[in-house]
This record gives sequence, C-alpha cells and structure tokens, in this order.
Amino acid sequence: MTQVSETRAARRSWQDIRDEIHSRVLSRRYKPGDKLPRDEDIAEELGCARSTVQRAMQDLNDAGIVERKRKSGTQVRPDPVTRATLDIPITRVEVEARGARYGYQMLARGHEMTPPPVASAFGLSAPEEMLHIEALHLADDAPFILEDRWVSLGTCPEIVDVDLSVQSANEWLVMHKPYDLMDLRFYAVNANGEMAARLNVSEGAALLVIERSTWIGKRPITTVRSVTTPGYQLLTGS
Amino acid sequence: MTQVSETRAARRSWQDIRDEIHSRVLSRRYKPGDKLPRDEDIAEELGCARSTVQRAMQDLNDAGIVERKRKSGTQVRPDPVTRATLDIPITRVEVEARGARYGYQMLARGHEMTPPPVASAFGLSAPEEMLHIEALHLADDAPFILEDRWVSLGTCPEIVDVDLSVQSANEWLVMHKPYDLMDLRFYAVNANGEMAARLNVSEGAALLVIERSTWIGKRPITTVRSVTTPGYQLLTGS
DNA sequence: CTCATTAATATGTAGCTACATAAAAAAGTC
DNA sequence: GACTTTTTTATGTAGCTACATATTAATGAG
Repeated sequence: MTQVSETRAARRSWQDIRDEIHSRVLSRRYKPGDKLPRDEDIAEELGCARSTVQRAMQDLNDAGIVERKRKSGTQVRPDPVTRATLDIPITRVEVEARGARYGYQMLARGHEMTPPPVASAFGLSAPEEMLHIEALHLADDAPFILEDRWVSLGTCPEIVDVDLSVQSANEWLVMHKPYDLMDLRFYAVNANGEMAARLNVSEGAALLVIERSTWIGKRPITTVRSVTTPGYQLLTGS
Repeated sequence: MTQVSETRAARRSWQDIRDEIHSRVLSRRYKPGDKLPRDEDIAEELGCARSTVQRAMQDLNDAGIVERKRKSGTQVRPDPVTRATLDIPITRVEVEARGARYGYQMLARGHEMTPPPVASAFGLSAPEEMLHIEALHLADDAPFILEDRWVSLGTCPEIVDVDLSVQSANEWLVMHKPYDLMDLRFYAVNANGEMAARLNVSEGAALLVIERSTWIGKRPITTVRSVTTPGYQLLTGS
C-alpha cells in the first residue's frame, strides 16, 4: 500500500546501482578525479532510495573505485589502485586441497631472546624471550614450506604446554589465538645452505617468502617467516 | 519521541556490535564451527536493531571470521583463513612515494602472436595477435621493475595510437581501460641472463614476480609479468 | 585582513517495516 | 520407503525517517 508508483519487477538492487555507477566509470562518463553527484541525486535519477545508493557507494569505495568524504562528496579515485584480496589458508588445508597428503615435522624448539629483525617486526623496543620454533610442512612426504616462527610467551603462555611436534604451531595458533591486527609481506630470496638442505632444493634457488606477524590488541602473538618451495605461487581469490 | 527507552549515549554502533561478536570469537566463547544465535536474538541481547547486527555480521563475513547461509544461520568459520587486502599502485606513484624520481624506458614493442603461456593466462583457445611491449621502470635512474606486457588489440585498438615510449602502458591502461575481472599471482624466479642484464643484477638473483591479467566483461585486456628488483617487498595495506 | 564562530550540507549511521529468497524441515503422495 | 510439495525460518534487501558527524562555506569580531 505504501509503494504505489512502482511495479514489482522494476525494483533495483544496490548491486544494480553499483554496477551502473561502475560502468559509468568504466565508460569514462565519470573520469578519474571527477566529482560524482550527491547520493540523493543519483538515487532520484536511478529511481531508488538514498540508502541503496549509499550501500552501492560503500562497496565501490571498498573496492577502491571511488573515494568518499563527508560534505565534500564522492569522486572517482584519481590514482587507481589494483586492489585484491588474498586468502591464505592453514598450510594443512592448502596441502590437502591440492590432493596431497599433509605431513608436519618440528625441527627445533627452544626459548630464545628475539634477535633484532624479529623484535623490529613486532615493533619491540627491547628484545624479549620468546618461543622459537622451526618446522617443516610436507606434501606427500616432500618438503613444502619451511617455517621459522617466534611466539610471544607473554601473550601466549599456554603454548608451552602444547605438543607442537604433533600439531603445527600454525594450526594451534590460528584455532586458539585469533589475531586482531596483521602485517603481511612477500618477497623472494635465494636459498641459503640451510634452506636448501631442509627444502631439498639446490642452493641459490629462488624462493617465495611469506612473512606474517599478528597482534591482539597491540600485544604481539607471533611472527613467522614461511619459505616456500620453488614453483610456489600465491594466487588471488577471484 | 519515538526512542523513549534509550539514553543518548547508550547507542551502539554496528562496529561496536561487530567488535563484541569478534571478541567473543577471540575469547573462544564462540569457537570455530560453532553456530551463532540468530541475528534477532543477538540484537535483543545487545540491545540494538536487527539491521545493526546484520551490518556487523556482513563485515565479519567479509573479513572471513564467520560464514553465513540463509536459513542455516551464522557460524564461526571452521577453517580460519588469513585474509588480507593488497593495494598495488601504479608504478610511477609507487616510486614517487618512496621519494625517488620516476623514469620509464620502453625496450621493445611489436605485434606478435601470443605464445602458449600468454594465451593460457588469458584462457584463449587459439593464439591471437597482440601488442607486445617490454619496458623498464626506473627509480632514480636505477632499474626498478621490468615489465613484459601483452595487450589485446581486439579489446584495446586505441592503444596502437598511444606513444608508449613516453607514458607507460601501465599508466595508460589503468587510466583508460579499467578492468572488470583480475587475476593476480606472485612467485619467485632466478634472474636469467636477460633479466640480469636489464635489471643490472647478477644472474641467478632471486626476484619477486607479479603477474596480472585483466579482463573487461570476459574480453581480455592485458597480461603483465612484472619482475621486481632484489629486495622488493609486497606489503599489505593495514 | 585575519581569525574565530556559525551555518549549511553531503555522507554516515541507527532503527523501523515490509518483503524476498534460500534452504531446511515437515507434510503429503505414490 | 523414496520422492515431491509445502511450510517454516533465518538471512538478505529496499525503502523510509531521524539524527550524527565531518567539512566546507559563510559570517562576524577584532
């Protein structure tokens, strides 16, 4: 009874609105740097409520297509960025998804003071004693990922009681110590003697490294350097 | 007049709700795989509207914390993933952000049939003639990124008229040919003779490679292999 | 003319209603 | 008992109102 002037089928979803705006950007009707009309005007033009435009715009904003500022309005991002979402699963799940048998091997474990690179990854002013673990993930008995991990004893005291020779620290932490804040970085290294021996590759081979540090409420949890085997690729989620 | 039973300050935002649910996941009050109460019940418990819970849940869903399905309800993701958003800026912007002077040099340009790896990156059944460009991005006159690019002439006929010795194809495409769908992959390679010579690094050096293909409505636009210089790191946006 | 104050305005958010939709559960049907 | 249909139910969405908030623009004081 309220909506008299609208046929049922004509109703447009926020995704339609988003796609319409996006296609205007794609067709350069709205060019990089251009200011877009107010939400209300777009709503009127496209025949929907402002809230629908708002949702569409939020999505375009999150996708890096437009930039919004209160009062100033909305503009097409002048410096387009390629924005992608990466999903990094637990290593066990990753191996199993490839149809391989997962294996795990702890190589070393001990309490040590954090060396400078680790302390700086966590933004610590002073070195701290942490649990240091080296481990190998296997796919069908072949080395897959070599990980070098530091776990804060202050934040995760329980970890000392976990048998990490059976379950990987990766898995235990992800299940029991969800993080708040994360820092990820990717780079390439030449395999040094130790890496080469442990991953069973020739010295100097180019390896992709994934470094990840996590915090919970500014308290450090863990930092890992995962060295992958040659041919390893990180893919985006589409 | 409508909101009688609520003090002004007590109003909770959807982000508060999100943080509350998140903290329950963090504290393992809701464990991985657990089913959460219905939105409506959570709304009642936390004293807000269902729409507020809905928005909070959407966000947690997008962040990979929970999984929602109609009728089935919401559950904490049983296989937690590390989800991160990467922003890859235009190379010029990236160089300038480091406080360096940007330079660009086209090394080669021509029309060629796509070799099998390129065709497969695009999912083409048959090889196709495309514009092939090799170029070097410089930071303070030092090699920074070596790019090997293929541009579809069918989708981007205008590109043949652009002077790509002045402006990088990277930049032209990103400003004039926004994409629809993208595929990104990262891996490491040992510098071969050509890469070593062009990037001025020693042969065999480990280099991070960023491969990117873009489409617009299933039509291929471009595919690039960007070989970075040693020490290059890809960082997440937080 | 400069600086501080105030008003105007576009986006952001909370809450409500009504209805759409997917999927599971229940009820029929052969 | 296996299959199909219907009902139930939890999430998803559109539209509305009211108000919050951040900025810009306008105004006023000195």
